[in-house]
Amino acid sequence: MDNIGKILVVDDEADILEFISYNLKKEGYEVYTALNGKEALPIAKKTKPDLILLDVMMPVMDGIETCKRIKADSDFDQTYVVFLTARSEDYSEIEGLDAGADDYIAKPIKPKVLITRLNAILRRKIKEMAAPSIKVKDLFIDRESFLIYRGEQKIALARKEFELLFLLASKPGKVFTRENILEKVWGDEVLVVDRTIDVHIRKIREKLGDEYIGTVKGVGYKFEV
Amino acid sequence: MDNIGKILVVDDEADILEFISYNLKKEGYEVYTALNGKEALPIAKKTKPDLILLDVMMPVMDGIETCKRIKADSDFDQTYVVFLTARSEDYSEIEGLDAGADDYIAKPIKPKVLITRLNAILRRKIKEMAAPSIKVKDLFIDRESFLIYRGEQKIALARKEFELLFLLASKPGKVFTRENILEKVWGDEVLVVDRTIDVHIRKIREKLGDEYIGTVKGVGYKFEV
DNA sequence: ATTAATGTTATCTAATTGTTAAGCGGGCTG
DNA sequence: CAGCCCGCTTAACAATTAGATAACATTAAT
Repeated sequence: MDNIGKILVVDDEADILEFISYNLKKEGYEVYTALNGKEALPIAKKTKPDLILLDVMMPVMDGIETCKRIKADSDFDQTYVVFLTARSEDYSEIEGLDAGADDYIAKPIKPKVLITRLNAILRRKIKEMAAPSIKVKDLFIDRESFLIYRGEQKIALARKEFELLFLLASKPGKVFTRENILEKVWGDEVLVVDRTIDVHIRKIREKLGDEYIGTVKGVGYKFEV
Repeated sequence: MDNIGKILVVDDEADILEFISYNLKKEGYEVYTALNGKEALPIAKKTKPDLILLDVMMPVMDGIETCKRIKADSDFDQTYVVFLTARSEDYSEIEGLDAGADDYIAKPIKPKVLITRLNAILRRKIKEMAAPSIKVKDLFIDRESFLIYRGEQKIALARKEFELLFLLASKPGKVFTRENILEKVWGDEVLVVDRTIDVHIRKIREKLGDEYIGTVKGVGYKFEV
């Protein structure tokens, strides 16, 4: 299991803390914990987590206050904050998002849901931080503009087409299985038939030519080198 | 039949334990047993099994708790956990998978089903852990790209051909019987005549030359060293 | 020399992928 | 708000190719 990121979990109930911590570790995350906001800040400073999971209702320093302080600190520009809120207190949802939280998850927590959401959030983050452009063969694949440059020629791809090409081009020569592609381009909550990929491949080939994407029958697709 | 792996079986009913144990040993597995979770942990620590077969309902320490402890221990990152669950208690199926189990098998246990499932699981494991590429003689056999490199030359094999060559090359000099090959390349649900292998061998030789794969008449094939 | 095992070729089928077209829904513009 | 455009998905059909088998040829062992 690959190490995808660091997460700081903050909750005043020790058993919930352990429960979440256990599930995240299982998933391959590096997990830190704190029992309240006051405790959390210095830990966050030191460990620079990718994401902070923050209970709203806490003694000493509640989640909203903590979130505001975190968001005010430029050290944490790259840090996502996700609130844990009891289902009833939906008001805090709004207030929380006002405080700068990037998302929220309702208690009671189901491991599958938790993992799925966090994976999605962090995948988004990783994507944002990923190299903004790739140069392969005669192509310049540019995230900034979502355009493919071939010499002077500019070629526009639709978002999914772009993401798919970007993925393949990120490791030229490597074969990506359909499973692989669905997971990385579509995400966990995949609700598409894998044949959809074929159609996107077709459109990319139509726009760029057949020489870039190769088929490995029974396995998947790859960027030809 | 070659020794494919170590399995720890945990169940509180001695006769079930013996029944499973007997069937697994017959299949060539190295089998350890324990009567409950508490007993199982130290044994697991010592023997480092490839797979743990865990009854859910047990006194002293039940399967779910045991599973959680196992999964929390980084010593067992490479260990699969499979639950044994009574058919009625399907709820535990979900809970069990939440606890980190990799699969589950419903009681009552049929030996054939058990063996088939475990073989499948362990084969998957072995494949995942397998080196992604092999260098032998003047060949570089690369799973990433599904290509064979000979110097600058790239040679493409069909999937089955590739898998077959990969298998032989994974242990140069070792003779693989047809049985062996069918099991590893085709899987358990083999519904092919073993002469099919000959044809694939032929195609590989055609593409790479005759010097790589040797025939041991009456036994099988091997990668020549 | 006889026989069993393997090599080789050709053919068929089933699985996989390519391709086209149609439907749906969101967002934008007038 | 209506109407249109566009991106995404799926379904349906076509094309392709990997894979399986049978049939016949050849080889090696006793």
